[in-house]
Amino acid sequence: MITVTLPDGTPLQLEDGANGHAAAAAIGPGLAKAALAVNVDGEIRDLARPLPDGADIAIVTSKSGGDYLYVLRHTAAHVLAEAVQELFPGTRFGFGPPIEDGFYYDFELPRALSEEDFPAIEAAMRTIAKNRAALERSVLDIDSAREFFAARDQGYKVDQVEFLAGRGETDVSLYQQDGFIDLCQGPHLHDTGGIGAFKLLSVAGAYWRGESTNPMLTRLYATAFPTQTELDAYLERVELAKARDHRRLGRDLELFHFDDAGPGFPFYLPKGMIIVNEIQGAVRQELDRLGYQEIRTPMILSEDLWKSSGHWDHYHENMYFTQVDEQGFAVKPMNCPGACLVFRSRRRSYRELPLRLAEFGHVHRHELSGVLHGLFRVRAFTQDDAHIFCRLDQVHDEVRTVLEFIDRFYGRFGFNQVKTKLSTRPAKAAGTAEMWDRAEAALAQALEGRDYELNPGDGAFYGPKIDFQVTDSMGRAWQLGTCQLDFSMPEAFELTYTSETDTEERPVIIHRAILGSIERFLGILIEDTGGDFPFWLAPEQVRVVPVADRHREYADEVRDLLRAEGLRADTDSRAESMGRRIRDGELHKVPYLLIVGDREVESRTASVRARHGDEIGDLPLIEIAAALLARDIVGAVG
RNA sequence: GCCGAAGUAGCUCAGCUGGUAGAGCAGCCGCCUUGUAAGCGGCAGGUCAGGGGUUCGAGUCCCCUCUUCGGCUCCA
Repeated sequence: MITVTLPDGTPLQLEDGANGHAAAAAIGPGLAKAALAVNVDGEIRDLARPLPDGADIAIVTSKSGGDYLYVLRHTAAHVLAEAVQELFPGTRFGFGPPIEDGFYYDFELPRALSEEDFPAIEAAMRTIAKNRAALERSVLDIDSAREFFAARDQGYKVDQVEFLAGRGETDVSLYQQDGFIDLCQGPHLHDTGGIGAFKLLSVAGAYWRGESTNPMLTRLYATAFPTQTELDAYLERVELAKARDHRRLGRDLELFHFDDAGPGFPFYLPKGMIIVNEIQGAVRQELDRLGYQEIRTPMILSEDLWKSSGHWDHYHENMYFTQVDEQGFAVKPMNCPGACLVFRSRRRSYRELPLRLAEFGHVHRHELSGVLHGLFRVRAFTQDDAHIFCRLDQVHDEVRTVLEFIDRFYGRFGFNQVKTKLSTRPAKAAGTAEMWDRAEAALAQALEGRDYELNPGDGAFYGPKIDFQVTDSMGRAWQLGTCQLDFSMPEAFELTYTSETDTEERPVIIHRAILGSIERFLGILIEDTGGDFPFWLAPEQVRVVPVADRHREYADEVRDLLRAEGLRADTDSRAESMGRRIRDGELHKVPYLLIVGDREVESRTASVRARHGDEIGDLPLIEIAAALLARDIVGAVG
């Protein structure tokens, strides 16, 4: 007998080898009929698969929300594949899984597809759905499956059968509807009629198994929902997200610029620079509090340096090179070697440790042209970097302090959900196994008492790392900070300090960044806020709008008063209607507009309007600056 | 880098099967003097991404390059 646990916590006893069908039947005949799949410890499986002893299970039906969507989209992917098979005979099939917001299917097609082909494919899918073809599951042993797909010239399926065989599978399942039969684990709907409302979204290239050495397949992205209403709501959400696209807002709000003269190299415009300076100012405040010292190291350094640091071997394809006086130089892709040279610039005593050297380091990395993406993926960016030189026994406290830094700092930008990941030794690693063991153990120890995920093999080439992720207002996760331990570079640069007993000892380095890249952080911030920056970051915090020309002088006086209080204020005295100037203020997302006319001049006040038309009312001039700052502190600024 | 798509005024986009570019917004100049999201009129603005080709003639067709967009891969 095996025991599984149902969602309400009740245990269910079943025969050994019992599957989802049996579990559903044991609960009730109604459920047995409605059952589509079973969620086993978070994984959605076919009902025909035996359940493992001790699992948490939930029977998936059309009422199961996300799990149901998964099954529906998986089936929709098969319908898409069938449609493509009909329209393009000779197509070879890759993978076609459900994903976050929909599903895709990879094909090797006789000709290139474009969006112009979508209507025909969608029409074919609709016909298939209307026919309500049943999806029938069958099982083949590995050898028969290999033969089966080889006979149909489905090389990618053969490849996958081989892969499964290599994993020790003896049988594989297939699903068939109409004339389309696919190697597939399932689960699926009963028939193609249930796939609801669907839409093809885009066509893209994708390497087979994601390996750039493999052939490039054509990937069709699509989505499906039970009803048209839900599909429409999704499409609307996508449109809304587009309006928040930082590339668009960056241009509209005049924050930054990209030019053909420098692909991937951002230009900061005056308003963007204000935000960057505010962000860096906030970081500097914390640096001071935590005993960091700020440095700046050169942009271009000798090739020899990069050879000894290991970057030449491990990072070459991402670096830029140049000649100076017939000597080879490289543009820095990281700041660590520079920081090491600062450490080495004179003898160091144990009394100086931990030596915390911070740098807003502007680094250049040669990224593949196809990956550039606004501020999210650029070829030059500024890291809020720091290198902490310390003794091994100081690592624990230093890492704890970094954790604390991160916890308090992200909140200032409204990111309150922080996920932590520990990444260990990658395949391509510098240094000895013993170094790695010690480094990994030290980080794991510092993380004690904190929730974190393990990310094996994802460390930097010089050491393991802790990464920090936040979730934005649209539910998207972003990697920001990182904290990496390095025994390798101190060795490479032969860094030493003089100990209490007058011996020369080797320090370890903690590399850490809180925001990661200022560029990318700004991009995230733009999309998170939709351009409605918190008051302290807004490039223009207050705009004074005089009702008529005769109020201009007073408006200037109000502006000057606010500036004297340290606020970024302007007046808009253009010969435009007031409605127009208020609208412009809104479009530029100025947090506060102060309207001043006869009444305000008379009473020495201003009528305060917050973004999005929120009326605050009349405030006396002398109170405005304090009032606005106070609102910001309680987070009232939308 | 690879696959696919696109590139027309600062922005958003028209420009049919080749016959020498057009709108709205923004900008500039006037008028209006205004009470919480677009007042009115005028003017100016493009080597149609760049280069080559086909043609009597190319924004439109072909080739190459660049850039951008959507992905793959990679990462801050």
